[in-house]
Amino acid sequence: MNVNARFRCNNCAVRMSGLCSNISEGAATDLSRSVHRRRMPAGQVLYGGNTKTGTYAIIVSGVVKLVHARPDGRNQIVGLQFPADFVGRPYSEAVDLVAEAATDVELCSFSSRVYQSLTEIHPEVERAVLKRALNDLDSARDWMFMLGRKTASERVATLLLLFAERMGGDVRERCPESGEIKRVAFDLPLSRTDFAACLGLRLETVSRQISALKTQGVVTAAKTRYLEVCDMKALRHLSETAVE
Amino acid sequence: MNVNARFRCNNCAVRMSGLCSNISEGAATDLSRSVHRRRMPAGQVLYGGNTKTGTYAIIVSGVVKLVHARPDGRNQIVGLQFPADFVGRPYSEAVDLVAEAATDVELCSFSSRVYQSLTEIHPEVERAVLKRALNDLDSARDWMFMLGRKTASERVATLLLLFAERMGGDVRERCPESGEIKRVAFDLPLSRTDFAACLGLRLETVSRQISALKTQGVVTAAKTRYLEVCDMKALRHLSETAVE
DNA sequence: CGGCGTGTTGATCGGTTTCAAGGAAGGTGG
DNA sequence: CCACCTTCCTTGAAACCGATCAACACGCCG
Repeated sequence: MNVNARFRCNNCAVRMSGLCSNISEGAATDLSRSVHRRRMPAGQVLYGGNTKTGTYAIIVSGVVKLVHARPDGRNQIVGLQFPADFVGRPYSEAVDLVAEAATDVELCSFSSRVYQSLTEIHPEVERAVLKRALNDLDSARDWMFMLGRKTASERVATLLLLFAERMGGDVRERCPESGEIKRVAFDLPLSRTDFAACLGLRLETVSRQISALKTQGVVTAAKTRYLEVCDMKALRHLSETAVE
Repeated sequence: MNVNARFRCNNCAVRMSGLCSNISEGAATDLSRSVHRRRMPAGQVLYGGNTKTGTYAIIVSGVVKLVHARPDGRNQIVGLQFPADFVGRPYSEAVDLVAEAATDVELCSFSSRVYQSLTEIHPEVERAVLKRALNDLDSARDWMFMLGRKTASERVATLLLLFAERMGGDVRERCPESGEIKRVAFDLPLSRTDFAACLGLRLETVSRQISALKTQGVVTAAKTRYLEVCDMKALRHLSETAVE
């Protein structure tokens, strides 16, 4: 389909970590021929609601949120997908989930027909998707613990930690001995409202907890959407310890 | 290994709904040869903690709970597996989950080596496992909504509804017109403590909510562990509507 | 400048937790 | 068979955390 396909893939930001990195050379080549890049602005729906889930994608950049919304206005973000993650729901038509771009995103997308024929020819693709699904399941279950058992301050710390770890912003400082990252700065991919929707809280509570982290000196924030974690170790501790 | 293997499978309670029903005849035959039945009393750990996850199983009867426990004493049930469900975690060694028999259970179990060779020969097995994993993921996400957004009374109603639907107890009455089940009676597979661990609540709260359902006439209970839902429709309504 | 969306902060309210006491069911040994 | 124990469950009263209501600050754009 496109003779430059492989070449483009070799330059791809997620070539070494995406689904395409866990399958055979042959499968990756076949996939690369049927794939196309798409950009979407923040807020656009990838699937769910009215949109059919007829295509799948690998996220190249940006963050996608999976939202479970109810007619009565309640809604909960039940998953966040980062670069190299797979987006889509094979083997199910009716999903009452909405996948929405949380930030501007860049996708490497392909149709379900491509997926289907690819898995016929290369069974290991199905295995790679299974491994990702099982990891997503583990993450979902960690998140369930958070929603069921953690306090507001632990929740906010947990989410900030997730972003600090997965979005790899500018590293500002490392521990002299261990080499662990001590300070990182990065853009938050979510609004306060989305924060709250992730954490099962109200946005006011999120705002208060972030303010508390600032006064504790664990984070500083030049702008509301750009934040620096000053002490990753402290943040990690706060993410699993209720204050007493 | 056992000439009676296929015969035993034909008599199996989950032969038509388990993993083995979604794979080819050949794969099912191969699997049946390496499988063995196990019984476990309530409370026994299938894997997690110290026990390695070296075996997988299909539940034949009973309920298994997946528990996420922390050293500080907090714990949350992050999944319930019913008959025909798959138990185990392929492709990961270190899982900080404990799978424990919630009731006495009967398992059809097989080693990870069997799983591995089976999937080499019959790729469709991997697909069947993937489909189950994706369904588990959907359930986990529904549960996340519950933990993040539902009130205590909705949560209790949601869990009772789940049991009423999945455990198919004695049907007592159907709607004359629609034929829908109106009254069901069944044994609760969980203690009040486990109820609370599922729902992100305290056991006292669970107890109060069940009492409230009794005074509303939605359920009656002869014994604490045996319960009759008198009005499934009302229960369904309560499971997604906060009282005002 | 004024208006709008987004985020912060304060005050009060309410649902769930926590603490505490007592009740029901089941098992054991006298 | 009954007293006693243990475990699980129920109920009550008070405390607390996060929700709710409300006002205001900030940045952005026309």
